[in-house]
Amino acid sequence: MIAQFAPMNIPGPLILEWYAREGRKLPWRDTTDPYLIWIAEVVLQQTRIAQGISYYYRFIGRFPDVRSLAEAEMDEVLKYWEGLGYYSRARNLHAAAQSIVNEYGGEFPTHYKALMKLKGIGPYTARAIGSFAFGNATGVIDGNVLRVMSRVLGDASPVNQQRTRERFQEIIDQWVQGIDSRGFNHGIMDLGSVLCTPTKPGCMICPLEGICEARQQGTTHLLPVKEKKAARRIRFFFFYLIRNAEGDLLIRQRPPKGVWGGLWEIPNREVAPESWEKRKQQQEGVFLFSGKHVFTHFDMQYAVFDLAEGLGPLRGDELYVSPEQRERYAFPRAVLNMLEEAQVR
DNA sequence: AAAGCGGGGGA
DNA sequence: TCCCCAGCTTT
Repeated sequence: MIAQFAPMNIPGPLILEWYAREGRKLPWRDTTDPYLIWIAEVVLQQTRIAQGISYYYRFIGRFPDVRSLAEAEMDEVLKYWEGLGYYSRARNLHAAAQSIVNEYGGEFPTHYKALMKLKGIGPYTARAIGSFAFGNATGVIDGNVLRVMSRVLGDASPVNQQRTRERFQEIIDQWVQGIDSRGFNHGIMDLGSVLCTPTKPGCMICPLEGICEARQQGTTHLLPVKEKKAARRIRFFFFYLIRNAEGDLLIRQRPPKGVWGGLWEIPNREVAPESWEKRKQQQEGVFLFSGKHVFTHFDMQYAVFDLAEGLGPLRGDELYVSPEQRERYAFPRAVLNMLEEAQVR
């Protein structure tokens, strides 16, 4: 009862007004085609716009609609994802496209609860498609929105906890009631990306300054609160350049799950940290160079050796490829870097 | 709830 | 170095 009389800090109109004036123009905002919006949202999962935008254009150029994607070969889809990371996104896109064609007759479901049943579409992406393509009255929560909401609400709950996200979802769903959900959701994400940044936020020109709890309490720089994550460890690998008499390169495909799932690589093996230095001396072949590749959850220290001639029969997942044939296969960034540094043509 | 899953840019 | 990015899936 009392709550009805309490002053309500409603950000919706403030964000809509700011977005109309300052919002970014992005290619996937000019359409309500759920396919194009879906591709953009998946490309941008854990990926900055500047990094993903060229991939988006290339991808929809080759796969302009859900049927062309559903009918494509998995290897070609992965090739268009090469270098972008989190390769399960490409595999899930392919599987979901086939579900949409085969189970939904090529038409996207329109509600976020149905969208979330598709592979690779979680709480954020389902609501993003629901809002941007179909106008669902639901708020979307990504990393930007978590930061904005933590600060506007002055809420120090750890944002990596599920309870916090569920509570924020209820609140943002209230904020979006009765207004343009597309503009609101685009706007609050832009606000987080452009103004309400992790460091040095632009509070002086923020449309929410007047209703922001953190601004009022001087706690902006302390929010959002995140629980610490486990420390990364270092893992050690030997990689081998193996070429046959024709100079073709031996490559092999990785299993569909796990790191670099479904991508191609050159033969390699992990070695125990204790024996790294000693065995590097004792390796067969010619030592070429060493390097480091950084993952989210571990650092990979590697050494590359040249084994001029192959070592016996090929395994089932191995083959020799010429430079021209190699164009067809998708390789992880670390392997591309190794091939470049070794000047493999 | 926690861990696995890429790659790049900025402070 | 460390943190973060239009997160999702598996265990």
